[in-house]
Order: sequence, then structure tokens, then C-alpha cells
Amino acid sequence: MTEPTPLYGNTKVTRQDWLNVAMDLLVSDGVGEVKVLSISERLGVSRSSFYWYFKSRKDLLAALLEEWENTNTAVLVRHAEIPTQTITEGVCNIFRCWIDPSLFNHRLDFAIREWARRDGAVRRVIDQTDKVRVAAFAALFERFEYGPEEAEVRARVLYFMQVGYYALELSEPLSERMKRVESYVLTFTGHAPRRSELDALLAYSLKAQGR
Amino acid sequence: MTEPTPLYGNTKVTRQDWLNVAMDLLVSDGVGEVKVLSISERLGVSRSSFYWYFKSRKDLLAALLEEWENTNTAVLVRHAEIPTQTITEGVCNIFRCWIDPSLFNHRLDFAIREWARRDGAVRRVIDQTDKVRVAAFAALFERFEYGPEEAEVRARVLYFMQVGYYALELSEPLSERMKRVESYVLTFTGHAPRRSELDALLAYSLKAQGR
DNA sequence: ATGCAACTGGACAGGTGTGTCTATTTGGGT
DNA sequence: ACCCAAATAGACACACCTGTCCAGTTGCAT
Repeated sequence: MTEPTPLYGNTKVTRQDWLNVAMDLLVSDGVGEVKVLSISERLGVSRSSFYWYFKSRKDLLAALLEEWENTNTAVLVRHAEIPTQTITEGVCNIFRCWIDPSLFNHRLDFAIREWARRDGAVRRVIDQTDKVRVAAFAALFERFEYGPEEAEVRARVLYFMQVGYYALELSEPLSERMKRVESYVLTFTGHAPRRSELDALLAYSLKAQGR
Repeated sequence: MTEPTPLYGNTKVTRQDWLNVAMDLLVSDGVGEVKVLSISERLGVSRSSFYWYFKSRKDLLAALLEEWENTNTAVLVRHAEIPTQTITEGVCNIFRCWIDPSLFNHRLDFAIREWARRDGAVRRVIDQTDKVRVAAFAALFERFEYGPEEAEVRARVLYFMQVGYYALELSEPLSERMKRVESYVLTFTGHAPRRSELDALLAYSLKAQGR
């Protein structure tokens, strides 16, 4: 985001500008709409100057994939690993990622997933990523009274369910979603959450929404 | 599928042939790959003769959407409505749809979902469809000891989780998936299924796989 | 046998996208 | 004041996809 060098010569935009707009398009319209032409128009710059910054469109896409790799997954793993008194508190911590868009960018995640459908290399990257995420969730359940098999299934239900929710793109207001949190925790863990855990999550959601 | 008329004049392919290949492409490669050119090549026929059967590419896509509307959802609702002794048996019935590709074509479902991202009309159709499906599942839970709120959440978890599973495209063997069924039923309902219910589902899965 | 409607193929026009080549502009260093 | 490297714009070549037009081919009906 910072611009240390004050731009030499006949410069109008930076490589980062191209990347930012490309990421925008990837997230909102999918990889198919990440076009050199569209980006150049949005930047108000000639299409051909793109090739000064990137070898090709493929080169640009590779940079986008790399950016994704360095974000979403780490956040999920970190939240699963936070030490907690109860399993319900641990699940509430993971819920923070689903609730706060600044933690987990689900639109980006989904755009990558769609991209993987048509690109074997991306497919392999995302398969690995999914395994890491589910394993982190399973480890959380295993920290409590769940056997390895049940922990694995509960981790999958927790993760797949959220991926499914995003896949449906329901666009419900946050308040609507929060109403169901208690039942979700019950379903995912088999235990009702403490009042204090729910209150902490609700407080967090309000704070995150404000941003 | 039947061909009642024996084809007049200089006919090489039928309208249905165009539709079949189009559906194939939609399911395997997404709506973006449903191209008049690609279909004509696969049919071994000139591209321009497409326009004798269809007004335009849009016209073709509308026909595909209609075909989808008349299939997947009805199967799910019907399986949710089958009378059962227990909730676990009811959930096992729904599992049949996930297990048997001839009941529920998840690849088609997902292709439509992806299409909806870029087309408001399709978006509205699929939103309605999702509501119908979740409502059918919720009604199943309400037939047993669950209150309306918990029934709604459990229906959503059951449905979203499966959509998520398909979104990940894990391609696990059926035997792998069946191993987890017992834990899944426990998680979704809060109750362990009867041995007889699991056996019936397992028997069904083997029969379905044979086909 | 011939007319006619169903169906097909090839040429054409138009739109949109990528990538290359080259001349030009710009601002900093000397 | 001048040079140079960074950055840009425009022209060109090429590929691919849609849709239109029209001349052809085929087989059934009479």
C-alpha cells in the first residue's frame, strides 16, 4: 500500500495498481473476467503498457493465486489453535472468521475455487489448502472429548457447511445469522454454548461490523 | 430420448442432440464453455445450422435452465417427505440422494450455481429453489422432537454441508464416504442411527454404485 | 418427376480478447 | 541543456466467438 519511490519518468500507474484492480475483478466477477483490457480501462491507461509490468495474463493470474495463498488459510488455522476452556468456545472463535470479512475473504476463496475447476495446477493448490484447514479444525475437536473419527467428521461438517453457505450466496444480514449461532454451536459440538461465550461472539460481531 | 419422427429431408442431427451436448458441456465445463462452435464440432455439423433450431445462444441456455428446474429439486423434496419411524431414518433417506448420482446430479446443480453468479435471472431462480429444499428438510426435522428454530438450523446444516462438500470436489471413493455416515447422522440429528438404518443405506449405496 | 419444406454449409460482417513492435513522452541524474 | 531509462500509446497481427445471408441438398408427398 505504501509508495516509497516517487515514481520515475512517464509513470501513471504501478504494478500494484494492476494487481489491485485484477484482484477486485477476480473477487467480484471470477477469473474469466480478469482481462487485461478491462483492467486497463478501469485504470485509464493503455492496454499495451500492461506488458511492461507482466510477461502475460498468465503471469498476472499466478501473482493473484500467490496472494491468496498467503492470506485466508493462515487466519483459520490461527483461530482454531487459540487455547480455550471448552469446545464451544473454540467453535465460537472459528465463527469469528466467518463473521468478520477482514479476517476471511470468502468471495476470494470462492473465486479461487471456481478457477480451480478449469485449471489443474490451481486444483492441486486448493486441495492441499482444504486438507490443512480441516486438519486444524479436527485438532480443535480432539483437544476435547472427541475421538479421532468423530473429530474428523465434526471438523468436516463445520468446514463444509460454511463453504456451502458461501456457495449459496444467501446475503442475509448479520443479525439474522447471529440469531442462529446458539443452534449452530449445539449442532456442531453436541453441547450448548455458555451464555458468556455467545455474548463475547456477539460483541465481536458488532465491533467487526462497525469497521 | 425417443425419436418418433424418422427425420425429414437433409437432417443429420436433432434439436435434442444440440441440447444433449450442451448439457454435457454445461455440467463438465460450466456455462462459459457452452458455445455454439464447440457443440457443432462435437456433433460434426456446421455451426450455422444451429440457428435453425434455436433463435440464439441465449435461447439454448434458457432451455438448459428449464431442464434443470424440472429435475434435481423434486427428488430432494420427495425423499424428505418419505414417512419414517425415526429422524435418523429420514436423514438416511436424504443421504440416498447424495450417494446416488442418478437421483441428484450435483455437477449440474453446481454449474447452475456458478452461472447464477453472472446472471441475475438465474440467481433469482436458484434462490427460490434453495428455499424450497431447506424448507423440505426443516419439515422433516419438525416431524420429530425438534422445535421450529432448531429444525431450521439442522436443515440448513444438512443442506449447506452437502453443497459445501460438492463445492470442494473432493472425489473420494464411495466406500470412504460411507465409513463416515454414522458420525454424520449423529452430528446432524444428535442421535445415533439404528444398525438396521445404516445397513439399509449401505445396501442401497452398493446397488446404486452397480448401476 | 417434381415441388416443397426441412435442414445444412460456407462466406461474410462484427465484436472482443491477447500479445508484439515501435515511436513517443516524461522526469531524474549529470 | 542534455541524456537515459522508465513508462506509455497506438498500430498491427492473430485467434475465437456470435449471428446473418443465401445457395445448396435431401427425402417425403402428390
